[in-house]
Amino acid sequence: MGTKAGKSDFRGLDKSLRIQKITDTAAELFHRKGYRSTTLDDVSKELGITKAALYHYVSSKEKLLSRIYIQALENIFRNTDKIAGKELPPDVRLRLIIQNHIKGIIIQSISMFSVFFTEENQLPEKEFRKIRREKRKYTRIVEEIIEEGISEGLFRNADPKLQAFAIIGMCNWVYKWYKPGPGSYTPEQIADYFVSLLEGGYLKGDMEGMPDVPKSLEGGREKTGSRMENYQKLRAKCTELSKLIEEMEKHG
Amino acid sequence: MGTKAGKSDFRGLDKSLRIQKITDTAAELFHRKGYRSTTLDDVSKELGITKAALYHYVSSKEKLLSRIYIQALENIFRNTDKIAGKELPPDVRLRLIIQNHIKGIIIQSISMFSVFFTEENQLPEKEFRKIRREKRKYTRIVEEIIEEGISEGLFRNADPKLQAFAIIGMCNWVYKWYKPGPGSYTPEQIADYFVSLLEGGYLKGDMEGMPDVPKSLEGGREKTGSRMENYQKLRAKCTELSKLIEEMEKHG
DNA sequence: AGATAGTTTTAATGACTGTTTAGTTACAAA
DNA sequence: TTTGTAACTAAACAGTCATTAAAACTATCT
Repeated sequence: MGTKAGKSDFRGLDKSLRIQKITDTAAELFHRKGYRSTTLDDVSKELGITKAALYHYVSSKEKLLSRIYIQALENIFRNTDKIAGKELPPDVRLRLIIQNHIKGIIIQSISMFSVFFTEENQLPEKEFRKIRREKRKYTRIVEEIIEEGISEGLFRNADPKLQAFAIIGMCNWVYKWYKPGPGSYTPEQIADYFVSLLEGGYLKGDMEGMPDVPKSLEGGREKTGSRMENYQKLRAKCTELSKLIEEMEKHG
Repeated sequence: MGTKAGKSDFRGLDKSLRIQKITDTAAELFHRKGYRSTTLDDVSKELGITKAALYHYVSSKEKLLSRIYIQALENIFRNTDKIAGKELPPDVRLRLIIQNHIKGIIIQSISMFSVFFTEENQLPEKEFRKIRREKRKYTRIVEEIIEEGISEGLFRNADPKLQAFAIIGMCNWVYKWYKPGPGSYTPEQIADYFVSLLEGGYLKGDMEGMPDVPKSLEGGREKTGSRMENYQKLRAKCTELSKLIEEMEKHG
């Protein structure tokens, strides 16, 4: 039954590592069966110890859930603050945030975030509020980058918060369908494609200046390449024209 | 406590309507407290009847959950098949699908879909599989539209399934943050903006031919209106030019 | 009024499970 | 060896809750 890592695995670990192991297997089980449907017997059995032994490490089931949430928050902000503080143009920063969100946060620990997203209502009121605050903080970071992007004229003009919700939602949802392993999408493929979609959309408008669709994801029917150069030049002219219009529009 | 609609409300309804009422309040409570943490006493109290009375309408708590899932599926496919079958270009059809997904499916019944997305692992194996099959069917519909869009040269060339995941994820996530009421975003705003973001991206590349950001969502600095007509004409010319290029590109 | 079917209630039942208690084992320091 | 502490176990406790059984109520029809 399960990955019964066995006593051998669990014992012979530093105390802090044991607690970590407990938290991890709990997260895994909560993910699979749900917090409320997972008994402490389930958890202890998976670890190869008794239910009562758990109480030497964690004071209650609820506390165990809290621990998962705390770790999730740590994971979320580990790199995010660093990225957001960088001296880079908003578009680059947003790209990094998105890539990190997918590769560094969600995919890094799927079951932890599955719990994070689905068991909020099991938290005590106080804890719940704290989590909500932190989530808002993250949204706000994304929002601010978008605001900068808009005021610098890099991003199209739209409601920043709504845009943040949209982006974050697309990335979060990955936990619902991502399955690792060969034959599946790699985290890089997913992140690269999501960035390209979010930056440039799925419609084939003008491509110049538009982010590339990662080559690994393009379909069969490919452009002939060299023969297209004329079209590209023509299109470039159009772009310049449009940019000009924008300029004129801005400066009266 | 709660919207104790009271006996008056519940009794004096056709049998089928009563069952519906039960299902709805159950969905609402499951949404708020989670399926496993919601007792049948909670449900019956909210309805103003006894727990035992519920068993005249629903044979078990699990069956109640099933009912919610069945209705969710009905809601999902109600309009979707119709839209997907229409004789319209892929970009228009996809736009309709997205709008329907947000306005006609998710926002239409938030708590139902909150349950739908979070309580899957509480379903019996057989039911679970069925739900998964149906969800795949929906994804497949979106995927197919995207495939058409790509082969008609309307969409950029990218992996259709990944694209479907991205779009669907962005839309589904709405259930996590949407709150109705004044001062919030209207379903129309959300749907329009999501479409615009998905079609054209957030980067300000060339705008011609690109979908508009819904006016209601643009920031403060607004165009002067009538004096802009010249720019609009100019831009229109550019668009025509681009369209022409596309044409040329397609027909050698 | 009496009967019938549909509806609701009261009061168990029985299983489950988080938590506690009292004790046992392992092992390192004295 | 003794002793002390941390790690663990077995067993019981106590509360919760889905489900059922049996009785009673209500309305409609005869």
